[in-house]
Amino acid sequence: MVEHLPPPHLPMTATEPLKSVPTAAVAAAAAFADDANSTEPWSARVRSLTRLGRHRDALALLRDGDPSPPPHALALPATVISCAALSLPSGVSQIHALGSKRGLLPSSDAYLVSALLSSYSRLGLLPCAHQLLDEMPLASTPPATLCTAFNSLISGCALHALPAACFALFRRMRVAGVRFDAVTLLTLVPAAPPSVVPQLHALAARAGLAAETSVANCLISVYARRGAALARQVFDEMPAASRDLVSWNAVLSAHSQNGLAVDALDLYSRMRGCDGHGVEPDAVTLVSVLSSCAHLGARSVGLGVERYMRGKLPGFRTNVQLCNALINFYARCGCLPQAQQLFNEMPRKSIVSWTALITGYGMHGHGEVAINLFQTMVSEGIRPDNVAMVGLLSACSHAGMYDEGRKYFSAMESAYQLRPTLEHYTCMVDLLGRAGRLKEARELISSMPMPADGAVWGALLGACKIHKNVEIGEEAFEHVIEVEPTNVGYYVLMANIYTDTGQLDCVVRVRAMMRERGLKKEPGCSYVEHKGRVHLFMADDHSHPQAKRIYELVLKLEQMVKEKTDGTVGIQGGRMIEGHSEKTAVPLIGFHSEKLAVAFGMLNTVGSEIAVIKNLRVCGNCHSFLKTVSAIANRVFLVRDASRFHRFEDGACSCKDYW
DNA sequence: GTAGGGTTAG
Repeated sequence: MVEHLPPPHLPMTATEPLKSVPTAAVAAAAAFADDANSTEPWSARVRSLTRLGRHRDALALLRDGDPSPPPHALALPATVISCAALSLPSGVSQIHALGSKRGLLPSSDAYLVSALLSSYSRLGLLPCAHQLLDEMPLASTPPATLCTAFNSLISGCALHALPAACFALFRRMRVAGVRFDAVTLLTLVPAAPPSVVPQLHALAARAGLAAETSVANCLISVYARRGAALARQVFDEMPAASRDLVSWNAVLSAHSQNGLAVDALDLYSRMRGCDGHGVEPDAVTLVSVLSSCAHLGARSVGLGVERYMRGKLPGFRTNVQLCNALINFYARCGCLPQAQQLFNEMPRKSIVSWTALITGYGMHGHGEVAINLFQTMVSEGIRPDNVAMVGLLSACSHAGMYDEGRKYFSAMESAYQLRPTLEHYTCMVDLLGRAGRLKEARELISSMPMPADGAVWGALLGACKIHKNVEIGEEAFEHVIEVEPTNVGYYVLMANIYTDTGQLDCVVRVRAMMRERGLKKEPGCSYVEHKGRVHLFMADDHSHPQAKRIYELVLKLEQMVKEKTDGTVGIQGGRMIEGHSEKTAVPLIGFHSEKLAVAFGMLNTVGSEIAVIKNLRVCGNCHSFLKTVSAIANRVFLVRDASRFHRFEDGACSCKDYW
């Protein structure tokens, strides 16, 4: 009678009983459900147990309790849900039969119909669900019941990733003249192919449903899969007062997920201000915010989030995702000890926790620590995934651990059944290339089962820059500009290779290519946080209020560095801007932004470490400069560039000049 | 009392 589909691997309510139930309500329900002497109807107690995810208790109460017979119809929907949660299809069909016998089906009890439809769907028994829906008399069933029934089944089809079935049901609904509601859209919109979403949006608007908070929230999150613009538009068009916590979380994640970290932090500060209308951030908000802070290196905002967590969310250590986001933030903002401490304090960790920490140590050049962590993780029975392997391989690469990198790369398939992706190949090309094994890196690219992308060729090109290899560099360059013709960084790299090898005619040629293609060098910028404010510096930037003093200090330091290194570290800048006479004030050019940022830090702080975030890679001159200045001035500079952290102290850098 | 909206790691 019952046709079984393979059971779906869905999170049943049994494993996530409290997902959508507010804590206070749970406590009240728990007390109520456990009170055997309660005067409340037993059917209400069944419902409470189901809601709490105590499905066995719910069924036991039904079976062993002393319900004044016959079983009350009010308990049946909850019972069906508990049967489904316990994967008991026979229980579901028994109640189905009971409901039919009592005349509650096919359409008089909307709640039972809905519970049966969704339970059948969850259990993969879609034919049973369809049959029940087909039996409902269109003419004599209340419209609201029909709507709910369709919604239940559409949601079931969505759970099984059957978008065609969802839309077939929706069409049927419309043909039959059954009105749809917000819930219909909430199940349909996430299941829709991207091109259909705007049509559903228009339909929602015509039906007057687009203004509902839940529908708008849903549209925001679905639009967010394809960039932040449309998501932002929906959010902006909502009346400010109807934006709830979910609206803010959805629009925040739309921006943080699409790399618009600055906009995400902007939204967060609006949310905390009057625009928030009293909406308080929750763990979900903070995960997005911390992710954006990590991305930007926005230390003070992130530390503000940390304070908020410690003050208002005392149980945050048991929230694995939130802790992972905080670990990632600490690690990417140069606070490794804090990352390690939080990791130690977490009662339960996920592979993400391990990966965030492994990647963090890798970025700081602590390859050995990263490898030890990885080994501990494996010994604790956690199987590495692709992301963990990227973290490990890049840690090997930053630390120059050639043998280890090779070993783990080959272990991917043999020990962990992971097929290397483009990112793993990029790490390996980087590792081999930096180690000077350019031919081996080139051969690895030839052996790849998929075509190399810009990142892979770019890694080879970057290695050729380090080792001044024109021949392989030119080959990598040809490939890389074929795949990514507008990525300026690669042209700059090639031009720098020619500069380093004295082929100035070729430099001119590459510059001409850039001009013809309308490509401009991405401006380098660095920033330092001081007293809660961000101080941003571009190369040759004179806009900072302290610019005069900053430039004077840089120039003085350049002289000192030149003397201390016997002229091996030359002065980078110090030329006058053309057209300026000596008499006008300090319009010096030729200084990279990190020098300005560090000088600002030295002028405004005493003794403490100066943390600088930079968008591009640190150049060789600045690297030597910062090493020497750290010794001269007895200060520590922590610089995060596009690929890793450099910690300059006592005249040396943590990257051991390997970057 | 039924169907349903937001989250992390390279």
